[in-house]
Formats: sequence, structure tokens, C-alpha cells
Amino acid sequence: MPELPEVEAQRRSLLAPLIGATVAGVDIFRSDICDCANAQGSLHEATPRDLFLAATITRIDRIGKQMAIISHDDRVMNVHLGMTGMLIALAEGQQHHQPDHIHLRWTLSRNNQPTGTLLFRDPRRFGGIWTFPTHAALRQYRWHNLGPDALTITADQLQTRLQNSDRAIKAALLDQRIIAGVGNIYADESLFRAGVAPHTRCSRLKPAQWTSLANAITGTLSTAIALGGSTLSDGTYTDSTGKAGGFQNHHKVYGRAGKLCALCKTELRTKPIAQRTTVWCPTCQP
DNA sequence: ACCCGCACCTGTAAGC
DNA sequence: TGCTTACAGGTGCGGG
Repeated sequence: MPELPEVEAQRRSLLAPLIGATVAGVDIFRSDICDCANAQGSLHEATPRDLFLAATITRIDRIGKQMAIISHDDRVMNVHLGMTGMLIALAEGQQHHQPDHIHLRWTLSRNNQPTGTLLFRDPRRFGGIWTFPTHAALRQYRWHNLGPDALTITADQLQTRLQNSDRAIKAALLDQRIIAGVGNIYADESLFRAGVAPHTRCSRLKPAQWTSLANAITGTLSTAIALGGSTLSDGTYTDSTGKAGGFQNHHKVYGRAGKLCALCKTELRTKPIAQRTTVWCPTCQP
């Protein structure tokens, strides 16, 4: 489900309910979706304290598709949504309409008055929560392999990392060590916008194409964020308050295999690249 | 050191 | 109506 724009939409929608709130209670329904590390990086069974009991939330960070909720005492919860993960913020007394697959529940308060709850729901359980006692430990043990954030990627960064690689450009864009935040939807949409065929070997890209690609990635992601991300026809993705995104109405290639290109009316082609369904326009992306 | 292919889960939709 | 199959926004690992 969520790529960078959807994670960013979740992050922004969580600021109002979470910043300044204190965690009054933690209910752990499935501890196996949590990896809890100490300052040296070794793991132990999840405790309420790992999961922010008595923490006051001061910040929510994001790099790529990774989110980090940060406490006043530097404890960190790194949330990764996988394919179907969601954080759901509920006002006091409000119920969620999908009670299944809820793995964690936090009860929140301000000035000792209850203000609502936060749920982590993830049917497929590809997502999870990684906790650390400090922000430094998160960066050292979990975020050290992430490439630069896709929202601010530059042509130089892409070219330096990939110009000697023979992989298909699409496979490289999906690699979070190269660039953090692009997934299957935004890889295809960005390649279309850049006019680059997804199977092009990285080493064959010309300098001008690295520039188009960097501009296409940042432009596509910015537009998608402004529209609240992509909510596909199954309707599973929303922000933390239940609001759907709007960028699905602007997809030019993703989900449009066999249909006509919006620009040139050529039939869009599809084939798997890096084990992911890939769609492109053979005319606009030669 | 790289890159591919598959495994990990559940839900939904399409096909027979 | 069912049963079976394919596919879905993402990673992480083993093996070549």
C-alpha cells in the first residue's frame, strides 16, 4: 500500500492528535509485529515501556517509507506500514469500523484527560514497529542502509549511485538503499513523466535523463502528497483520520495496462520487472 | 559484491 | 454457488 506520499499523508494527519499527547496505556495484541532493541541493538520481548508508556510525543519524522514517532525522553518507535499497515487515530469514544487485525492500541491523554486512541492495523503483517531507547540507535541499527529521501533526490545523487550499474532503472528505483520512498506506483509514474523506459539499463542513461528523472520523481511525489497520496480501488489506504487520497485519479500508467496512453494514445505495455507489474508507454518512453 | 527469485501473510476478484 | 488461482502499495533472505 503505502509509498512515500501515503506515509507522509499519514505522518501529517498524525501531528494534531499525537504531538504533545501522553501515552496513558499500551495494549499489545500481537507482540510478534514488534522488534524492540536496547542501546546495543539486541532484541527483547516487547514491553509497554518500549511502546511508549508514559511518553509524551514531541516529533514525528519520516525518511522514505519509514516513520519515527519520538518521545520527550528520546525513545523512538519506527513504524513501517508494509503493504497493508495503517495507523488510525480515533477521538475519545470513537470506534473503528474494522475491528480485525488490530495489533497494537495506545490510549492518549492531555493534562490527565483522555483524548483518544491510536491503533496499528495490518492485515498482511508485512509491516511492523521497531523500537529503540534513543534516536541515535534507530539511525545506527535500522536506518543506516537507507538512501537519500526521494522527495529531495537530485540528478547528481541518482547518477553517482547508478551510472555504473547494469540493472534496469525501475529495479534500482525500488531499491531503498539507492533512494528511499519510491515503490511500484511512483516508480512507474515517475518513469513515464521522465520519458524513460523502465527496462533501460542504468549505465545507458544520458546526463539529461538523470535530470529529467530526478525532476520527475520529486514532481510526482510532491503532487501526490498535495493530493493525500493514492487510494486504490480496494479503498484500503486512507490517512490516519480515514480520509482517502486523490492521486489515483492522476495515474498515467499504473493500473492502466492495455489502455491508451493519455498523451499519445499508444496502447500501454506491461511486463514484470524486478518481480513487480510494470506498465509503460512504448512511444513516450522509448 | 551484486542481482534475482522466492518467501512472508491475508483479502479480493476473476475464472472455471 | 463454490472451489481454485492470480494478484496486490513491501521487504529480507538465500543462493547463484
